[in-house]
Amino acid sequence: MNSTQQSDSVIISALRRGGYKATPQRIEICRSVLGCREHPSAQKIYGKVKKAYPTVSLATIYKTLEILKELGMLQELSIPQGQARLDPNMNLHINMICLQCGKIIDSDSESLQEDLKRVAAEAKFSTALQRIDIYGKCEKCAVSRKPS
Amino acid sequence: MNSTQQSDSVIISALRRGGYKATPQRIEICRSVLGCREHPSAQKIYGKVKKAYPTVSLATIYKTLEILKELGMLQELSIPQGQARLDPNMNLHINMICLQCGKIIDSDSESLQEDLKRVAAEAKFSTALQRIDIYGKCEKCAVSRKPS
DNA sequence: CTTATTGCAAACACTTTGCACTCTC
DNA sequence: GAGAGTGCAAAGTGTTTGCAATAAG
Repeated sequence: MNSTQQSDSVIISALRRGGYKATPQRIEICRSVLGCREHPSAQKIYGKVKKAYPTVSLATIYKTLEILKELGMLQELSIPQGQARLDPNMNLHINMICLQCGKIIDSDSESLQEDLKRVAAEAKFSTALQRIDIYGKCEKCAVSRKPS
Repeated sequence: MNSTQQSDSVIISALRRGGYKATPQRIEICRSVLGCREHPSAQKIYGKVKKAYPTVSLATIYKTLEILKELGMLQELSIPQGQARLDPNMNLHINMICLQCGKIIDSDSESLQEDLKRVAAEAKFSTALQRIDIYGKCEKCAVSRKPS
């Protein structure tokens, strides 16, 4: 059993557990987005899935992503004037989002998370606390002048 | 001189310094959004400004908000499946965004900010670092069940 | 008086929905 | 075979743009 087969069976049982049918398109969409560290957009996933299923539609992508969000396997990051980006990391973590090029870097700093939880608790804010987004510029964009 | 007149003159000179004309609509838009702690949407501002200028258009609102962003007087928060929200607080601070009702709470925790800067620096991420968004649920929404 | 700005309407980009055909279970 | 899922196209949002009439400096 290789790792692809293993994750496929995980995907299939997760879908069925949620009462959804495990169609080939859905499995391929899950493969493309779960375990993907690049925070892809729906369009990006569409492009990837089309290689295996050339007739797949964007509507199917969006519907499947909705299911994955409902199943708690995915969250959605929103970026000013851009397309939503998808993040399969459901543990509390930090996304550093470059406002210039859209690159997203993950971090898992323990002390930062403790501190955040404390601040959130002070504001009686929390419960489903899962994500922190920091906006700024990545290394490359900080060096370069405004985009030409 | 009352505080409204004072802030009006600040607005007018800021616009002119940027090379923009200080039209009544723009001044009213600035009044509505600068110094507003509620993180309003463009639509909300439109509603407020229409009381004073009933013929104002949403296009004028968006164009003016664009100018204010360019002048560094405003930043834009983006929320999953919602309208962008505007934040006149340009100091590094933390926005706690409720994913259920859209409420946004500000925080200025010093230690958290220090910690965040350190983590960002480790990832060579920073420069224009101005904002941190934390997603979760506010006090009210954490108590209530899913929206009916 | 010159030039930027307004406000209308049309265009846009991304996402969601309706529906007949198809496929999973 | 029953019912959910697909993919098409059309509808929805929120935001942006083009342009003639208007107003600021």
